[in-house]
Amino acid sequence: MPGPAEPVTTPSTPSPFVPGSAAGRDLLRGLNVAQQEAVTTTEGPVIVVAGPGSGKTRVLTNRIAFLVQEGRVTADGILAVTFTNKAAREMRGRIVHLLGEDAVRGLTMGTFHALGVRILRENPGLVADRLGLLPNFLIYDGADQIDTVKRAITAIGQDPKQVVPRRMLSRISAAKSLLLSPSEFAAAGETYDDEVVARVYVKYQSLLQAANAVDFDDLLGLPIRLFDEAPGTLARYLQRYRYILVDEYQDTNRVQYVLISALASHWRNLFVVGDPDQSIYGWRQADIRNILDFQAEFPGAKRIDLEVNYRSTRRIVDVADRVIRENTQRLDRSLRTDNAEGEPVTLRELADGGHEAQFVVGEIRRLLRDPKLTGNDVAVMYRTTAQSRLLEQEFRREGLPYRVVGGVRFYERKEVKDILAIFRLLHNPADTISVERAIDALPIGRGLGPKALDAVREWAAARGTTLTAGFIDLARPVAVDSARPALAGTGKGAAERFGAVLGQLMDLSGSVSLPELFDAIVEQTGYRSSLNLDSEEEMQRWANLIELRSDLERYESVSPENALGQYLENTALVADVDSLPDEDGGLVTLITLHSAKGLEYPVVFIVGVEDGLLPISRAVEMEWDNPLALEEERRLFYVGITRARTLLYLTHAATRQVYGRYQPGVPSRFLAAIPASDLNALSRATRHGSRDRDRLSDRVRGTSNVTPFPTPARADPVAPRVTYAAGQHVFHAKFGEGQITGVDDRRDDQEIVVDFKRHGSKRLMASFSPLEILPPGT
DNA sequence: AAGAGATTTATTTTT
DNA sequence: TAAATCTCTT
Repeated sequence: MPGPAEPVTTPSTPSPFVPGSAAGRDLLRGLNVAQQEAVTTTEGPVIVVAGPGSGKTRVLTNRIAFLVQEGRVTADGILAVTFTNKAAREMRGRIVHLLGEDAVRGLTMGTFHALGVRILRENPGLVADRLGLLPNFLIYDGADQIDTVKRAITAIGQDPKQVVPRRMLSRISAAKSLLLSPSEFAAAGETYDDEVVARVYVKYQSLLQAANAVDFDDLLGLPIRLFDEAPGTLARYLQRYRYILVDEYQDTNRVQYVLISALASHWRNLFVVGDPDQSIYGWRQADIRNILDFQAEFPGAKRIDLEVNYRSTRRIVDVADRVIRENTQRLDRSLRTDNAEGEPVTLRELADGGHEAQFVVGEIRRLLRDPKLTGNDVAVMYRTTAQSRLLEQEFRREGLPYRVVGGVRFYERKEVKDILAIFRLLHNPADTISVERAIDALPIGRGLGPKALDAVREWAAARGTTLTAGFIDLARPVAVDSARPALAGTGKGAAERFGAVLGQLMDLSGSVSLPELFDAIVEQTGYRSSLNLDSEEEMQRWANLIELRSDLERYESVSPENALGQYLENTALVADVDSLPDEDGGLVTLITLHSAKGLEYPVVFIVGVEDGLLPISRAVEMEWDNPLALEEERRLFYVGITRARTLLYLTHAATRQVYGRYQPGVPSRFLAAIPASDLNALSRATRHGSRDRDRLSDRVRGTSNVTPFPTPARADPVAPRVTYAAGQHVFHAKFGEGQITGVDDRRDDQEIVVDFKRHGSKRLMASFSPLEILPPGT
């Protein structure tokens, strides 16, 4: 069994890009000609089209180091934009390693959104004055946005059940990505639907404004507005950032383009790296034209292609290339590698999702017997977050340690959001959403129903205070004025209790440390005592909150009045991948294909390679009017394939449960492009896929040349797990078609009885039999 | 206002 | 299937 791929050293060709300093020359060591050119072409716009595994991160880091080393600029004159915070952290680390801590000081490196907040935070006066945002503004995450949209829909007199909030939000987000204000959007609307969206958008924006909050899109759009309203601001940034670098440029959208080209407009030293074939965020308005039209937008721009893959085996590169070649929307470019051929890609069909999970876990078990390999080296990737459930179950059942990346972020877990709601309203009392959340979710809100809430809301509005302040004042022994809200009975007591707690916590915040504030919150809201510690689920919740608390301890060095704001900012902008440590106790990574972008693993499993899942059914349905949707799905598959260094497994299931119903699973159409010679297949896909001669001949050779695993099964007691079930139709290399009539589970294997059409009933050991599962009804 | 019980709805992907 | 939402009762 091959271990992780050996690091590949590039042949060092004499370079035409010889820098002045010896140190600068060091930064070019081990780079190929194209990479060197990318590092040393410091002036003017440059676009680097970088295939997967072509060393673009190295190019980016070495280029930044090179700029500083050659004395073109000090680090504070450089702006580098990455796709995730994790990527930013890692690149910074590598540059520190190259140049030392001092030389890197002042370097601006982070995501677009982090850059946006930074600009807004650096100009509190103008932001308040021109944009109407107070310095304690909050960043709303996805769930907050949905809540806000729902309220907006209700507010304009529509029913959130008919006007789907999700869809409204994505329309609004799309509008913002095109820099359309609510009024501009309204003016451009054509259909009745557009009109509804426009009205929701208007309301949504005013709710955000009232809550002194911004959403993710605003973080990009507002800096641009700030530049428009106060041109001096832009001038300061123009002066500061002489060199700008952008990673993952294929996934930028219109606003990001506008923002970055504004910032680059003076020096024009804009260096972007991307790969149109890895553009997978079209649904987030990423515009592939940004990369395709770069040279037209920035005349004189130089294009450099990185086409040599140093990451994967030749077979993996070949499979990836065959798959992506089916797309029409792409730059003409190839991907090649000098790496070893490697093992064939394993393609496996399993009976259903459960068996798929068993196969994956069993196979990982087997691979991990190689001491050179640890769980860290293995990733299981899937299209939808829901697919992780079955896998997790199986990992747990088998006691194999894992971690899940993508899907619900830590800070979006219910219990975390519930407690954070208090933190948030303490920091920004205008955040009505958080007040309501706290009332709904925490014990302190018991007895405080919609009626009482409305009464306090009206009272606060009449007095011109926030809802939060309303509650707090309500609980004060001496009424601020004689008019009291129309409260009675249960509601009255509950509202006063709630207000009293908020008041006490408000007094604490800003004077005590965050962990202390946390303790006070879980105590006084009654959350702590409401936990049933016998329930495993609630224990897990509490464990998450303890994690949150230890998070807070990191802010103890920050002054109490700033700590809360800083903390909340960090919770808003971290992605799940950001907290992914490189080495962590041998945990296998379960990750969505989207989150896997930019990562690499020696061993990769891609599960659910089925029509309806990959490509996702939505894209398949859209096919007739938007074939491009399918191309994005194919790119997603391509991204997954190219994450693998040494071993790649693709699996799909014959049947899969969707909404609790079994549905037949059809092998992904994308598989048809993969030549059989690169495959080690036990799957229908190779038969139905294509009429290609190569693949047909493979079919004629039958399944006898096919082994279920790269290593012999007989020496392996773990290999085949329960895979077959009575009633399934199977195909045997020697005996032909038949139906399973009986299954006996053995320790690590199955003994099955098959009634063959032509050879009658046979008793077989599953692991030794070249069997293929046929679709039901064959 | 809260909880039990019925029902209905949903799966892309994320900063 | 499981989570979210609705309805009805107390």
